[in-house]
Amino acid sequence: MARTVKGGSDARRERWKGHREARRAEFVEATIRAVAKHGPDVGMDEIALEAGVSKPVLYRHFADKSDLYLAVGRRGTDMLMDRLGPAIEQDGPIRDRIRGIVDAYLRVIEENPNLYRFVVRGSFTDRPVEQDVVTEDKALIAATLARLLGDYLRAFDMDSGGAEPWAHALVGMVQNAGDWWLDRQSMSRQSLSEYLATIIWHAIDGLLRSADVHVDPDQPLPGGLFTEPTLRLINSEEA
Amino acid sequence: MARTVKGGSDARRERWKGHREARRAEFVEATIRAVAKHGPDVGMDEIALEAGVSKPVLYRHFADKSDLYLAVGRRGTDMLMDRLGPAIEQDGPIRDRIRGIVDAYLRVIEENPNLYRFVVRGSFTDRPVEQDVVTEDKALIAATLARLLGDYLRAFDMDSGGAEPWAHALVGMVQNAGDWWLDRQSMSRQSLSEYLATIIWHAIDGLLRSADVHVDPDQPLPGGLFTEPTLRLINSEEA
DNA sequence: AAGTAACCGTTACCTTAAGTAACACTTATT
DNA sequence: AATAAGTGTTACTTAAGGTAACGGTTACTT
Repeated sequence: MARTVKGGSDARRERWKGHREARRAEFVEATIRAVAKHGPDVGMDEIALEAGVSKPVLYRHFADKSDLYLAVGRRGTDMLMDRLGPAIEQDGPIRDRIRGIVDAYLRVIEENPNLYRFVVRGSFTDRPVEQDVVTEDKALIAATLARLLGDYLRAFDMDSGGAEPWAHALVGMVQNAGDWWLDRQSMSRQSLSEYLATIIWHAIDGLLRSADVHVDPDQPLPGGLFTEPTLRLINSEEA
Repeated sequence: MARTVKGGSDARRERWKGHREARRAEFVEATIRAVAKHGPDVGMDEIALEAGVSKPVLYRHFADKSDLYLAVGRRGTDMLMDRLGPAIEQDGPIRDRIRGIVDAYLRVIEENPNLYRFVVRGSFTDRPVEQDVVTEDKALIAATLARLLGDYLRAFDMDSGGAEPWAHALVGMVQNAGDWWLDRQSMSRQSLSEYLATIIWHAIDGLLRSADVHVDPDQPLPGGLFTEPTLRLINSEEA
């Protein structure tokens, strides 16, 4: 009986699993190259050409344009998180760590300005909001920061209601300052990191002071705070 | 001689000046309605239909889609600046004024969420960056804040090099927190304003403290600072 | 060895939405 | 009366995303 089709684990079906992934990655790379060449408004034809295939091949691997762009975005996410993760987990004086995190972010966008602009500015009109990589990333980072801040505040018996808005505020702050800097690089990356770290530190310090907690910015934090597992990037469950 | 054509001030040419403006405004309104109805991906046909005309009429008043959207954006700019201007110029304790400015912004996006999302998210892929209303607005507000902050810092003989990045940081901060809040309104506008004002105040206060300047957040500023003409929104020269 | 499930790849087409051409009518100024 | 502005229409062109239909290759299954 030809019952092989239904449900059976035909090896022919599995055979390609890895390959498909590799191919997608290959097309994502091609897209990035195409964007570098033709600017952010590349067409699918040009991307296909750059990849050395014709359009339908592309469409076998990506449902549509946004799907491809989404993959490009995720690729950017990976690059970002690979840098941000370690920067967040690093120990040392709190002031330096803030600067380290900010600087890690700025380094990523400095090294990939085209990709960055493409992913951020190109954010797809047609996809539902939850499928927007930039929104996703910001939400992920903000959630991590919110948890961090919240724990921090609660450890000092302070109201932690502000943790979430503050986290989003911090994310927006760094992003927007980064955008501005990327467009007209009128100061060194180090200076900007320093300036941003300064203002962030003052904000945090101010919150603590208002509860009469005094922290030395140049000393590592006591009691394992800021180095707990919660500080790692919270895993978002994705399909 | 039929020399009336060239350069002469034929009244027939002037006759419509006002009318054209009115018509553009009318179409901008129609676009906003159409967006409310059909979501941010409206087509020109639908917009034309909503305006009660057919497409070519639209194209007599707007060079292309982005031109129309740009006009919609500027309309948003006006609404925003109308609120932000007075909020910035208001006097009173500095802490309250910060909250007032933030709250003015939040009120605008709260009252026009659809328009806001359309203008911000829809930001045109095809126009050059300088024609992006959102970027323009943010730059304008940031420039105003930068000048404000710079004057402030210089008045206390402090390094004012951070004024510009800080200004952009503040703008991004409020915008991003606002976006987050708009999507899931998990707290009252007042609470958010308060939280944001708190962190901003702490940031500023921290900067001043680091130069041994102590300011009472609940007292009006001395010496006319923060109420000078520079505080008004800087005029951007537009074509 | 034959069949087949997955892929590779192409050309030529469909569809949608932005934008335009060509045409006819209105109104107040010259 | 001529004309410069504007009003408006239908029917078209164009560009870009996306698809249909075709044929070939590889290696697992029977």
